[in-house]
Amino acid sequence: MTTEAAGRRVRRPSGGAASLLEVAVAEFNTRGYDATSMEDLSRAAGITKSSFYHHFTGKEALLRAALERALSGLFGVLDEPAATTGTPLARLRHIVRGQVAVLQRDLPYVTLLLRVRGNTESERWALARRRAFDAQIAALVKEAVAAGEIRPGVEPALAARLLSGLVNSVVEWYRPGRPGTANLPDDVARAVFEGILPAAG
Amino acid sequence: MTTEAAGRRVRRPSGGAASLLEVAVAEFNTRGYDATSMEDLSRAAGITKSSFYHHFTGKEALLRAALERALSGLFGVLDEPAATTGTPLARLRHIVRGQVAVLQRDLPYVTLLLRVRGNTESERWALARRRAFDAQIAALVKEAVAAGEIRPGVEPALAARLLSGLVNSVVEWYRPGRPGTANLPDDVARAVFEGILPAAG
DNA sequence: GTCTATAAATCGATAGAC
DNA sequence: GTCTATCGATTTATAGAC
Repeated sequence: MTTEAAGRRVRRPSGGAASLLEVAVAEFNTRGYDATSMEDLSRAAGITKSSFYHHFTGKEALLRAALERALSGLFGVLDEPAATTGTPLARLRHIVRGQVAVLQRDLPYVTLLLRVRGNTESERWALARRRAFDAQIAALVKEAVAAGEIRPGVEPALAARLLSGLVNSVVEWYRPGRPGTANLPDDVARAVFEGILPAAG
Repeated sequence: MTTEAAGRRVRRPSGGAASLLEVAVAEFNTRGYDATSMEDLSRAAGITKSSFYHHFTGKEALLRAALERALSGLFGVLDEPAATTGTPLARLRHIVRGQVAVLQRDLPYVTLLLRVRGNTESERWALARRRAFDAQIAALVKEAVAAGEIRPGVEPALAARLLSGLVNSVVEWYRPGRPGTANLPDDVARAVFEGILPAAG
């Protein structure tokens, strides 16, 4: 064994940078990024502040790594074949389902991304990437409306904003294994295209 | 005049507690509550930190006042006559419109409310009040589904969460006077009951 | 790769003069 | 009701031993 009984203190291996990032993102989401100190992160990871600095150059480096992971997941959806071929409406339906799926899979990372305010360079970079993502979807909504695939009277810009808002709001309550969320991507898609509370009859 | 030319320094009247609260909430929403220091608030208000403390006992007192205002606006909607009489579906439609209207009227305050994480007693109180608000709406959704007013197959708990998410997401992009938002309460209500992107035909 | 110890800056908040 | 000045705690980050 590596730790001697006569040793002055127990060494607590951290599990590597990936494991530390996971811990940090969870803390950020619980308390908020700005309210979480490096001391908080160290305590949660079971090592000291100094040890944490050995793996990441600082607090913002952690944030940056988390935001990159979230954005790479989201943009991955736009690159899938079903998101680039077919009618605008079919592509939109696929993207909505895919976005919800990514949000479920990378929940902590996407949650953090959606709460970024723009205080640092990394945050502003993430906000710009988010805007680019939303703009691609807004363009597709516009196409679908222009092609007559959407019921007349729907304003594309407003619809795109409400669409983003509805999909992203899932991070506020979804937790893995939660009852009634087995087919969440399809359920959200149905809400988008048929209504959250469609009238009977 | 009250300020002499020979005076050592210019006095800068703050405009009262209400005016200071407005300034503070705007700063909180721009930078995030935790990332905003009393120094930031003082600079934005044009007075010193000490002067700010003369009007509010501290940073959290400002937050508390703002959260109370937001919650009083939201709960006001549930007390309106049209929210307590009629069919569940009609009451829901009124509440959705009213909630969006409050969100437009008290935008900075509601924005701050929706970003609270639960780090302090005031924040936990606000979260509990939000849960109570959401629970009332969820109960009404359940009533409407049970009464057969909603198309069969809609899960009440999920629908209530998506409803809250869609409505609340408006604070992420709405700004007073923004083009295309003249009838936002009705537009959001239509999205809820008919779909954000209803298929043509 | 972990630790102790501490630097340097900033934080929320207070004392007390005018 | 404003100000200057400052306290004590906390924060991010670094130095250097093991």
